[in-house]
Amino acid sequence: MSDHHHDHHHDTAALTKNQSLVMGQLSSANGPLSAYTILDRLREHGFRAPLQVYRALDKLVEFGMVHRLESLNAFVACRQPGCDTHETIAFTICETCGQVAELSDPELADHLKALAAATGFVLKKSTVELRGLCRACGRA
Amino acid sequence: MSDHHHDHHHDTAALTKNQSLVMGQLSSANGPLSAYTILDRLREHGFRAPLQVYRALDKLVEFGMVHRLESLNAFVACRQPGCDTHETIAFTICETCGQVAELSDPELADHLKALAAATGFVLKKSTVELRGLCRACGRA
DNA sequence: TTGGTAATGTTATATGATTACACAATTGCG
DNA sequence: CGCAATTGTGTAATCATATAACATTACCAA
Ligand SMILES: [Zn+2]
Ligand SMILES: [Zn+2]
Ligand SMILES: [Zn+2]
Ligand SMILES: [Zn+2]
Repeated sequence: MSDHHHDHHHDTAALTKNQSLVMGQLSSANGPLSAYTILDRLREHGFRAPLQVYRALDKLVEFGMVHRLESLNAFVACRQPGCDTHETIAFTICETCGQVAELSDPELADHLKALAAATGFVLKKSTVELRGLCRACGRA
Repeated sequence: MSDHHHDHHHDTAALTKNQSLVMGQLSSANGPLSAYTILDRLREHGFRAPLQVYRALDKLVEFGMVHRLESLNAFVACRQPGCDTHETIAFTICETCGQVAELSDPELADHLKALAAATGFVLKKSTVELRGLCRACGRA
């Protein structure tokens, strides 16, 4: 490997056209988007088929620029600087306004790992999605 | 039948025909099943449409007898006695054999609640799904 | 009996994701 | 450069998951 930074730090310039378009939609959205919503919004840019979106999403997730929310079947742009340095991320998802926030907590990672290890389970990837009310909606 | 007790403790006798059939499939399976897999297995018992499965599943989840695994879009019978007394449950899902185990840990519940509360988030429901290798598969 | 509630049956449709195949662009190397 | 390997793209078809809409039936209680 040469010394240019292709390892796990991807800036937008390195993205392909389709990846940039999908990333643009997610970045400018103020919440998670489904793959088909992204598709609809990119039809005017020439997108015609789901696969164009899913292929871009696969890469963006691989690059750590986008997260998939399992409980919503949707995708959200990463907004946590240095997100890729933390193994475990938790998401809060507001059931009223749809806002998603990322939480990172090394102790949580350790806790989950220990909890799993107690049963002999080797932890590879954690999905932690917390549903409830965000600060703004909770005050109502 | 004169003695009906529909509190929040549901035994199989209280289930309707369709609910019993769906519960039977999940109980006898050794892992999670998708709604459509359940449908296929119940066609010989007269099931014809997805809704028959989904409606039963909704109730069984409501009763706490079945859990939905968000990251698999599948359902699994609860095997943890007294599961309903614990607010937060984590699942381990083996990526090799598909086996699912339930973990309950009051500390984890507290930890998540505190983590969320630190950002003003009111936690209603937690989804914690841990992917990796179970003890048996990890030894390989 | 009569009316309300819960459960069921059926069809169609909405939503989410992948398979299969053809082709173009890019990269890496002799 | 010439060529092959890899990666990205386009398109159609299909599979998989979930719900909407509406009619009917079973059950329980006033
Ligand atoms: Zn992130
Ligand atoms: Zn909110
Ligand atoms: Zn349980
Ligand atoms: Zn296993």
